[in-house]
Amino acid sequence: MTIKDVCEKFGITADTLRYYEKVGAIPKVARSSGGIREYDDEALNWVQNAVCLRKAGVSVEAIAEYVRLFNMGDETLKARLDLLSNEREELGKQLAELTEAVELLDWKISRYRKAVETGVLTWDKEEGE
Amino acid sequence: MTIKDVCEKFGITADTLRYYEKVGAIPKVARSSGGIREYDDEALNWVQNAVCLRKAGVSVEAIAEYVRLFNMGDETLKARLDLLSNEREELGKQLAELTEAVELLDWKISRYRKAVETGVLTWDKEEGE
DNA sequence: TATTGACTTGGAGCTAACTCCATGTAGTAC
DNA sequence: GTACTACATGGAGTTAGCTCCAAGTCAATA
Repeated sequence: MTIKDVCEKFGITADTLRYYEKVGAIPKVARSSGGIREYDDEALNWVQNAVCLRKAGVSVEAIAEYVRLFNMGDETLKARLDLLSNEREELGKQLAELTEAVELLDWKISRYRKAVETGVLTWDKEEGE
Repeated sequence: MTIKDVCEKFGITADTLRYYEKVGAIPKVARSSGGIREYDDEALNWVQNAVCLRKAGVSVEAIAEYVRLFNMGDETLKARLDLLSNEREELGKQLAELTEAVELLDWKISRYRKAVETGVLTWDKEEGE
């Protein structure tokens, strides 16, 4: 697979993909004789991993650290587990904050829907709701 | 309430709070005769709003736009509803991506726990799991 | 063989959201 | 009155994560 295919598959730019490789968020990608990147299934998995974690807000640095440990072999199993556990914990917090914001917005939106109907915006809880 | 109190209450810095005010993510805060910020309950609500939304990843610009519309009065009810609905939709997407990443991490973590026990890291689904 | 287009590289540039700093002032403690 | 502290301001600096650019290479096509 070429870099263009991978970009389309994951909805990111070629620059981003090269950037991830440069900073180690994905391992070095194999090149053709002409120096062109060739992504195989394993490479795609690494891209998938990076993209998924980035979308959730995990830092490029943390992802790169995981890749680095991975490349060091079995001695780093425990270190990788710790890293993943820490990131998981962060995502748990993030999930809670996101949920809180969603609740805030949903409540405001319900008020605004009523306000657009009635012309009056009120923040008081009403009877029967 | 002084700026310091508000910082402690919400776990942010005074610089951040002044920054939010400067860019309009919260309305102008009243000052004492000496020019010191005095946060009343309404001001606190605005801070709460900004902090909550920021933690969920809503941009300072979007928050400021909401404040701007709010200050323009009832003509902007519909515009505010639209803005909030858009942000709500974004948060919904973010929630889905976050959930996906959490699932990825949880699965990896389960593999790594096993690997740390057995010394062997495997990505295959096992029988009876 | 000349042109075209997709790729390569290193490095500069950009944006959002803070974060820090220099300088100044109001209010209190001695 | 002087020192100290907590605040004020405008503006510069920082960081993460891209994003863009110039210059060059390679393969395929006219």
